[in-house]
Amino acid sequence: MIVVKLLDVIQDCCPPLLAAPLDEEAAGRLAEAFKVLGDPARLRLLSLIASRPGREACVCEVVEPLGLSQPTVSHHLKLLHDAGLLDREKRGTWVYYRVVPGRLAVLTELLGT
Amino acid sequence: MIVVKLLDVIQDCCPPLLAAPLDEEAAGRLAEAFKVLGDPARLRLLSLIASRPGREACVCEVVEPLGLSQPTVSHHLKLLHDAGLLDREKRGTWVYYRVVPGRLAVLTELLGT
DNA sequence: CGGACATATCGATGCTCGTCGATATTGCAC
DNA sequence: GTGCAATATCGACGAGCATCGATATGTCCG
Repeated sequence: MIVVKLLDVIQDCCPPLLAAPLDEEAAGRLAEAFKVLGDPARLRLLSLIASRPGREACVCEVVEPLGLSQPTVSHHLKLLHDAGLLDREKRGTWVYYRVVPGRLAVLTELLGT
Repeated sequence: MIVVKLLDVIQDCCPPLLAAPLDEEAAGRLAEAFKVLGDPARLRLLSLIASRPGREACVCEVVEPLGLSQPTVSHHLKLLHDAGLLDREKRGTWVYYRVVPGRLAVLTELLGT
């Protein structure tokens, strides 16, 4: 099953924000992406995982530092994964999430220099 | 009265997202900024204004293209202005909003390359 | 002054979403 | 198989917010 991530769609469909008026569809997709970043818990998750060896961490390693319940952390990780910002790999009982290199650059380019 | 804009604070306080774990305060501020961008109407406002001569527009020029009520548009413009993304200048009865150059770059740099 | 117009503010409403506890699911170890 | 540990899903609750109509504020013009 191939799942197209939000950031992949954005990469192919959206012009630079300040270059031309966005149509409703492009604006909606872009807004979705920024909404993913618009939560403190998710930003901390990203930066927390990025600072680990291999830019990866299993769920149990980030629950306590975040100070949120395990279901809530799992929820945020899912959103980050669905957006295409985190890779997900199962290793036995553990699930490791890894920062996908260069995915944030998709947004960077749309924001301009 | 000097008002410090959200993006100015972020510029001075926040490390690159993927460089080190964000503390709660920095994460909160950054999330606030992305929340401003996390709405289709505000993204369309930004791109709409940016594509006008002088990168500016008065409120009455953007209400109709957006398809939202005047109070709602005014509300979104206020949020963009409070964040530091739009300048506000009153000319008689009209109020012109202008894209502040380089403000989006504050976020760009925090997202990394 | 008084009316017309542009914009902002207010109050209300409905929806989205972050959060949690409870529970289901999966995989390992004994 | 049975029990335990890690993770995901579910249902519910509450806060936040986008939106609107009504109204206030401010400005120009005659």
